[in-house]
Amino acid sequence: MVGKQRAVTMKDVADLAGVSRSAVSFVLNNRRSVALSDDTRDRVLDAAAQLGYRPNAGARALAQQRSDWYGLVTEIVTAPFAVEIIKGAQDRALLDHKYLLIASTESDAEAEAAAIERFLEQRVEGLIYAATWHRAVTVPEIAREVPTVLVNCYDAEGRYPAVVPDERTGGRRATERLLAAGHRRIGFVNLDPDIPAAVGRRHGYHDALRSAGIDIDDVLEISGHATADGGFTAVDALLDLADPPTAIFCANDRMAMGAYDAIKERGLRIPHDVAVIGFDNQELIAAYLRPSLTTVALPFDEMGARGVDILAAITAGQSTDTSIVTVDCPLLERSSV
Amino acid sequence: MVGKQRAVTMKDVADLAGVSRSAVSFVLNNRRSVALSDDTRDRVLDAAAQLGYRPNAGARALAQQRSDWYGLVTEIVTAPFAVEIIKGAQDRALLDHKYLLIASTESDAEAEAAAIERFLEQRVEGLIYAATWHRAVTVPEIAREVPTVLVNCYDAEGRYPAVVPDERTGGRRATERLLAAGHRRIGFVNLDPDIPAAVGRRHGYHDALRSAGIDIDDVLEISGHATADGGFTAVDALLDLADPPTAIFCANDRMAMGAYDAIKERGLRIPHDVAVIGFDNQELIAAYLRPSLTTVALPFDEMGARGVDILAAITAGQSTDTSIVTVDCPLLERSSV
DNA sequence: GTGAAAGCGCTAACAT
DNA sequence: ATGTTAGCGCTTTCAC
Repeated sequence: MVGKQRAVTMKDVADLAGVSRSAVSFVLNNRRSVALSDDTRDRVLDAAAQLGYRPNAGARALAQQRSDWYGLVTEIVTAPFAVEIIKGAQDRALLDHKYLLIASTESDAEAEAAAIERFLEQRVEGLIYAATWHRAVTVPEIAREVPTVLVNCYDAEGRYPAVVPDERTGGRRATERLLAAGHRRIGFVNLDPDIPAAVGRRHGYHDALRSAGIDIDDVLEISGHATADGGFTAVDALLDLADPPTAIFCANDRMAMGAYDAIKERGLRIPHDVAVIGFDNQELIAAYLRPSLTTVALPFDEMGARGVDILAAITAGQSTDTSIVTVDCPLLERSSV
Repeated sequence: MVGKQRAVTMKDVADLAGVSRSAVSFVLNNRRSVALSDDTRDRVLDAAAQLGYRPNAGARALAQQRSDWYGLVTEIVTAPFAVEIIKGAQDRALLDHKYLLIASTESDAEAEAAAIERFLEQRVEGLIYAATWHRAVTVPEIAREVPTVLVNCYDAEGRYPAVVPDERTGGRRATERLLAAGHRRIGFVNLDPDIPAAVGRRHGYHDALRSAGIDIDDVLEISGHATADGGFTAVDALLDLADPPTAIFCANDRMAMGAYDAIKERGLRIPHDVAVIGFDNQELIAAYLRPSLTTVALPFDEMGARGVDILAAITAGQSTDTSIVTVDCPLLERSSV
């Protein structure tokens, strides 16, 4: 690092250029409202370049009463999903020259409130409250002091706008892919049946079967622990059926990972003997399984971006409704169907 | 959100409490240098609470000429590893009441420089430049304007302090675990032999064998593409050997994932017939493989924390050396050995 | 067209 | 012990 010389300020630039500070401000911010001579303009620009002037964002924020920041609160930054939301939100925010302050809280209400408090002290212009799995959440009351949007979760009382994945269409899409491959007997390994993901994906599964004129057979539906072991056990049971499925829709990729083992241990081949489709598109699993896993992607980055869209609309005074926006879950074709 | 009433300022508190702004500042910041009567103190505190006063962090930073921020630049925020570094750094920074500004750049030099420029405009007190895989990097020159530390990477010319994993000890540890289980013929599936991870892990593998008095057999070492497929192919070759290994050390978990398939397809069992050990501890893989994978963890969170340690020391003027710090890679026992 | 001056909210040296 | 005051770096109105 170079020594800690006093930073160059706008005054230094003004002095060197032989103009007033306001002139410098106008030039540097391209304020067209005031007309300045090209000569002045050039002198200022030259002076700034020569001194290596760098604006002080904090001072500007103070003067403008506008921080250009949004705060993003999420549980466990280390969850693979949270990161995609962050990325999507960050890229979208950048378009508006807004930046993201990020706080990770281990889903501890107190830590969350503290993080939000800190954000408010930084005068963030809006708050994104993101969850790592789709569900109803309780947002700390303090969040109401600033525009807030929920991502991958929603307020049970509908007090905040929210962005969530379209689980149902995703479930339908997965099932339809299996149907398109000629399967008529399709097993479904679901998550804990109470969570929104399970409810939605199951609806989608039913939608697709119904559209295809296939009767729903309860025997083919089974819930398991949302892990590889859970998937293994569930699929093992499914394959033990008198009339076993020829294709299996696993409600998440981790369970699909277990499904692979159950299928392979019987000497069956994927997708030749049994086709498998997952949900979530957990890169690390889906892309590296052998064969690679066809799955439905959760649109985290897009949800993050949509969250910022909403925040931008609210702060611009264009929107104030708190409805829940749904984002499409695209199918990712790989080699397991 | 509640309406946009003008924020309460310190002056409001002072007026309500009937004291000067400086008195409020002293009370709220617990400045003991100036003695104030308990009465004043209480009045201020009451007034602040009553008005719901919230300090303006930006204004304070401006006045104090201290932002309390570090900037963290890293490629691809969506990489599973980057996130752990962020978490570790964030938690450590919080201890000093410092916060992290995070920028994700898709390892594009221009975007990196732009991100750093933004950080400098925010007057960050230090910079953490983190990589998602251990290697030599070229940091944008602009970073030299502020204390900078590299995490999970290093400057080829040693101009910046750096924190990297102790790959060698990690490799030794993995191999020793296999030796402890009684194996004498241990295969090694390495990464691209030129990268620091490969060099270090291989050294460790040799160290352990040598200490155990086992001759190094080149036939047992093989490099593969760092994917599940690469692991599959490599292990397949290893198992085809006339005198095949009874244990395999895979230089990363993704390759171990492929190794599992290669082993299982031959009807062999893990760890009974062939033991497997990985490296990286990619949760999603290692914990969910069947059997779960024993592996060596990359200490990302600790590296992040150490990075902040160094930054704190530099800004406190206590340190100025640019040596490379090495962090231990612990063994994580699961069920594959 | 240009520049003086009054803030933005807070801190801290200095007086009282 | 308490209050006054001069900044911190930048923006923006308004008079010239």
